[in-house]
Amino acid sequence: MKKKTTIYDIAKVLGVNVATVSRALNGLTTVSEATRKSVEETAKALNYSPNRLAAALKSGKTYIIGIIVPSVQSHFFASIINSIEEGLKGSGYGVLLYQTNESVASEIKGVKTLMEAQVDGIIASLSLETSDVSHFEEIIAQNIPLILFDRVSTSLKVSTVTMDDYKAGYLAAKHLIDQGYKNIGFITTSHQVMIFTERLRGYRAALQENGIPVFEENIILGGLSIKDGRFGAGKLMRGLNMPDAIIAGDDFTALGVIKKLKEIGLSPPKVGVLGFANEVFSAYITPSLTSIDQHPNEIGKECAKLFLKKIQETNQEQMIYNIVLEPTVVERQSSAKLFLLPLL
Amino acid sequence: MKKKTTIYDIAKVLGVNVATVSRALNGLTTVSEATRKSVEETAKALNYSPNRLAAALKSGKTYIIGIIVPSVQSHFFASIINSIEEGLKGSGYGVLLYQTNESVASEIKGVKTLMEAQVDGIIASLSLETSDVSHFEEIIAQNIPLILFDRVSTSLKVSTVTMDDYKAGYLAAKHLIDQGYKNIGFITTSHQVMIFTERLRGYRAALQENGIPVFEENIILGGLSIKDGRFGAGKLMRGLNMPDAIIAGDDFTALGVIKKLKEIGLSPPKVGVLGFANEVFSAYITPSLTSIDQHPNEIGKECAKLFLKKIQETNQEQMIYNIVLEPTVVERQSSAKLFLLPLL
DNA sequence: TTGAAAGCGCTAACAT
DNA sequence: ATGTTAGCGCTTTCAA
Repeated sequence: MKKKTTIYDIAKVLGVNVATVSRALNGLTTVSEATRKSVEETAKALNYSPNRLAAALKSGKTYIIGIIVPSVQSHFFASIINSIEEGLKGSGYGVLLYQTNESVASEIKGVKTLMEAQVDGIIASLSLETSDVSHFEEIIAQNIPLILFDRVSTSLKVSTVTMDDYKAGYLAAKHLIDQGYKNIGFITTSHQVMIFTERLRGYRAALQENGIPVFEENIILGGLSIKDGRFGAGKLMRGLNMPDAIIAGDDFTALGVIKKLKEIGLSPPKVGVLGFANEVFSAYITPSLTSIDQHPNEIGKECAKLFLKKIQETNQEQMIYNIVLEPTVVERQSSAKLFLLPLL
Repeated sequence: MKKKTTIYDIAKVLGVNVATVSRALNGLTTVSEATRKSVEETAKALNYSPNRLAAALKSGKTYIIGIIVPSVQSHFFASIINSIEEGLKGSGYGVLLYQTNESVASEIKGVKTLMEAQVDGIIASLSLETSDVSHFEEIIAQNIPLILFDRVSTSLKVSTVTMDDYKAGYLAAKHLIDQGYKNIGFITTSHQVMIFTERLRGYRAALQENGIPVFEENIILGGLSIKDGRFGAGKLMRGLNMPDAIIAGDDFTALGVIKKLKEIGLSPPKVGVLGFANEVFSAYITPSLTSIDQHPNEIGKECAKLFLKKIQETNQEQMIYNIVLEPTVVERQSSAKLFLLPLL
């Protein structure tokens, strides 16, 4: 293995000082054009590659930003990561990724790891398990830009990028009501995560506003998965106040709901079904699934923009921004009750 | 912002030398139990967090491994990233992610970025555009462990983790033949990437072996997407030797194929359809899609294992490993011609 | 415009 | 078992 070229090698070849080489390489204006040229040529000739580590150690800036997400396997988070990277392109920032797999322990470890890696900022979305958020306090204390998105916490005074989840829940219920459904069940998670409680609040509001009773037994608090969807739907359809439409916490859960409904001969839109996240498959299953689009690409883009804005700030006036994006309903067959009317 | 605690602070408090603190913190055996205890306590008391950068600069090991993938938005790559991280858990290694979005330029940039970040190793899968792989030579020259997976290159002497793509193509065609299909079209990419050419080779072999003619006009070389699938299927079904089954380069393309076939009243399995990658949605569309499972989790796990093995090696005897995994057919409705027989 | 030199926080000889 | 010290490769004052 050949020894790596450093700025000392370049300096030696040219008979100049390392400082000059450093300045030339970093495009500082205090270097003569001739010097810069020769430095650049020599650098190329010697196959020089800068050691960012050394620069980071000295300057305190790593040009790496840490991202903490529950999982990259979800389309939602994958899209966000993608658009964060996209939004960072050209800024010189790279992305260090940490997955929590929905575990707080892992999340704490992630914060620690990223801090030790001296990242210049952290963009994170909380795990389902997370309620105590004190592990994020250290980031704030160190004055490192922290941006929370989607699953955020009110106990942290940080910048956030979120959906209007209240509105998402409201829109979901309102859409089903507008389609003519009269009794709407809700399958969501039992975890005390704000996005879910907010959706539920929006759902309740929409029902009340339209004079539709809220049956507490039709709100199923459990997990979110295909299996949970089947289970929840089964439970709802066996209940006393059998709903004629079901909102599921995510599209996978909705998939389970649809499976179950098909089995018992109530294939949507006979019983309406609506999910959250607008996964790729949702447009292609049968019946296609109506879903709330949470615009992950927008979220990612805003996170990147916000980060780039925050690192510009002087340490004194760390501003807190709370960006709220609007959800939209993507109407598909699973909630198209109106189409059924002529057949009744 | 309070100044960060360093080992000097700890040393000063305890009246010992920084080296001792360093040793204690790193669990070296040459420290007395008492010293270690007091160091650990003081570290905690001072809220000490190590600066990995400094350690890395000195030791030459960053404990960060770079991953280069076309996109995290594909379930296949997301699963691999997930299982690489999983496999690295407990080893102390973190993951620095770089997405190429299928562009060589981006890939070259990625290699450069990761090298400058002084990663301890790189795990990569080539972009579709990549044919010249010289940008990877530098990694090898620097003696940094490089592992290529799935989309690899024969011109690089590196360790690889791949599917047996020849077999994948073979199995795909064989499965359809076994189901009773007699004329099998193939929609794949025009890019000269080995996994695709190998699959095609396997496909040809299976056809020949079973005395089925290969119609060159039924092999469509274009892109891979839902749109390309629709387009390809349309073209195939308008051809002179209209196929009774279609293999699509991935599940998204297969989705497009199915859409098209439904439109013209030849919903699978009337015309058989088979995809690659076994995406999440494939089990849930109607008809459900038969697909070749490429076991991304296995691939990721093997990559992680291989990396951990390679960093153990002395620099002299850098071994090259080529791990080949076996694809499997996941049979679903889209290729279930046998079920149709009683109806004919 | 360039040079000299200190030092970022840590590790690893070497010395004791 | 612990201390001393020289860097790792770069940036950044300060001086010239």
